[in-house]
Amino acid sequence: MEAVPRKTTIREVARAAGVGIGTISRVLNSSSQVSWKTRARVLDAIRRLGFRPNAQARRILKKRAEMVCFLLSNRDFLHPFHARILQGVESYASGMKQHVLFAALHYSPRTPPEKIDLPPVLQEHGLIDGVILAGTIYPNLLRRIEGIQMPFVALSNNVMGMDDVQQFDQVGFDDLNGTLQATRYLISKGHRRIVFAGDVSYPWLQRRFEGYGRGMREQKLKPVLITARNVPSFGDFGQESVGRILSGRSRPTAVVAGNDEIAYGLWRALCRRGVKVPDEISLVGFDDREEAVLMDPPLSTVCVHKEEIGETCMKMLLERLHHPQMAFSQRVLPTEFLIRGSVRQL
Amino acid sequence: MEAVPRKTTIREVARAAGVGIGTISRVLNSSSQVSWKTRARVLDAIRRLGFRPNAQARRILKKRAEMVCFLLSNRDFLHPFHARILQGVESYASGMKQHVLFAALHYSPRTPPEKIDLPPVLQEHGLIDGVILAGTIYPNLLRRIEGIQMPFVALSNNVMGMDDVQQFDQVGFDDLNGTLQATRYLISKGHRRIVFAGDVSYPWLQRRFEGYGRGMREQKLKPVLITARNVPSFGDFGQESVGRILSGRSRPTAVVAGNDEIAYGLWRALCRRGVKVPDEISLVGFDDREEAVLMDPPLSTVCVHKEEIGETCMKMLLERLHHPQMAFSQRVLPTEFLIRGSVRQL
DNA sequence: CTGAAAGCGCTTACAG
DNA sequence: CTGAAAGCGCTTACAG
Repeated sequence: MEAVPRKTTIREVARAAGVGIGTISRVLNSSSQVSWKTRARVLDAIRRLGFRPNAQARRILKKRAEMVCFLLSNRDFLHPFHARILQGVESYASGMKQHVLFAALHYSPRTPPEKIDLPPVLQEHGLIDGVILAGTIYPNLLRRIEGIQMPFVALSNNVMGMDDVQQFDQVGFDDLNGTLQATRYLISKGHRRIVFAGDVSYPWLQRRFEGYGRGMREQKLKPVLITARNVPSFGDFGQESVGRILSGRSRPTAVVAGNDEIAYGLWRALCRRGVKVPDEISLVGFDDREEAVLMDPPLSTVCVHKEEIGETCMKMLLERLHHPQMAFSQRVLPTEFLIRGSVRQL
Repeated sequence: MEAVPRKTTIREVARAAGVGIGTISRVLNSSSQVSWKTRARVLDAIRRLGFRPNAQARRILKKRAEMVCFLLSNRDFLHPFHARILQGVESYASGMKQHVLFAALHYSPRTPPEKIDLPPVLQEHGLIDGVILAGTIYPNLLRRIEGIQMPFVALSNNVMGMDDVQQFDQVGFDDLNGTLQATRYLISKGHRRIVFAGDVSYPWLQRRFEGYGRGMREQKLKPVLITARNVPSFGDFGQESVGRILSGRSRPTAVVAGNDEIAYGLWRALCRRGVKVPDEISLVGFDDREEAVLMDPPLSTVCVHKEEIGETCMKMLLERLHHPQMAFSQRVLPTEFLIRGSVRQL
């Protein structure tokens, strides 16, 4: 660990070891065979000089950056959901000797594709091999990324406005089956009057509503949607909709919330009104945010394996890079309903 | 947005525009003056061919990667705390045309420095210009990073086992003043019997305890520490210590928790025993995690400006890169006590 | 097995 | 203002 001038170059190592620069490169890449003796001399010189090869130079020849970009779009914060996906991406990437660059982007769905001001890393080329699109994805961003010929994988659950065939690689999780499981569970616990709370203008909440609806219809029960638009946050949505939930002729015994935030909003508003969870009303959420276990009682919710999603994105992107002509693939990862304390047996 | 073979090179653009490659480079870097006419021809050729310069090649000449690494050490998850710091780093970086690479590392404090297996990005050189150390930082990691001559800035709040002079750049926040403010607030609300709950074998909890102690002594009050070691999680710590808090001869009227997690643990355990917050006991936390506002009543806590910490880290690292000989600096960002509903006026 | 040379895609003095 | 050349730090055929 001696002090080492960082600019040590392969040429200096070659001189110190008394060999040609090609030989240094060969032992570095352990590609072709180098004699035992020479290799030892070279290794020794490398250690003595504290030589670390310049990655840029290698990459320019390899035509591979060995780096991908995790692009988070239209998010004010790196929320735990995406943070853990990023972590899954990094985890798989590092195993494959790939690097992960984190970048953020804010854009409007109405900007023409070619006008979207991508982060510099996507404007140059050679820096990254591909990109993982996270956050909210509108068609214009997709067009833009295709326009620069950049291989990509999209996190499909937040793709907006593309109901038809989707000609790109994507990884998602099973919204519909998540609420289906949750609804079946509620029914198995004796619940009949169950409502769904969520703003279904979001495609993912729409899918969750459909899963709930399917569960209800299986048992000849009537789905009821509590929705609203233009509410500032999901938490407020929960607080605002509680009135309508409680005011019906026959009050529901359970609520399927479109996500955990809505569930929290509901839960707090219920507390305020002195309505006890789960004694008087049962509640389930979706996402399994960290807070879910902090609630009292802990929230029963649908679990999404975030790390696995990240890993799958990275894996799929790598496959795409190695087989550019391969057919596009869509993977939907399973979701899992977690039974905790917020549902009561009737 | 025509389909463009990504391998378009500066030489092809030069040919298309009928100029030398040096001229292309000049308009790209808008460095020296190029005639109006030539510049237009070149720009046109660039657009027609969809040319995007190869970043690696430029960097190799500039001797600057324009990229830094955010290295998260010894963390199983990218928690919201570090996620928001990362976001602050990225935000400042992108404004300065720098890129941010995310990497994770797991190491033991007992591994000799030279044996620490750094992520590849730190083993090669040229890929990044510097590193921001986040997560838990032991002296051996510091030695290792110094050993490879890599400029760095450390998030100082999680630095372990270095009480003396610290010869490196660091950014932190004011643990001590945070609990000092919180304690003064409690006292101003009429509280006298206030205890501190936290495992002070962590340096940061020790500092928070000191801030609390100072606040108590200012008013000739006696600091009381509720501590324990080897508890699996901070949440469990809260649950376990509630018994000792309630069992004393004179029950305290308020608790300063070492962090929000401990506060949640306490709060839930108090709920279980039917002790109401804040009616029967007041509670304050530290960190201002997202959940703090979800509690009922919302938790009064010490706020740490995470984005600002990230921005400051990035800024300081950039200064270091531009002035390698500059004296090391330590910056401590202020913390702020947030008054919410978990404290009662006595 | 190994050296010398050509070349990756750029930037930057050096001449005009 | 601009072209031709040298060079950044590597890798990889090409010869021996």
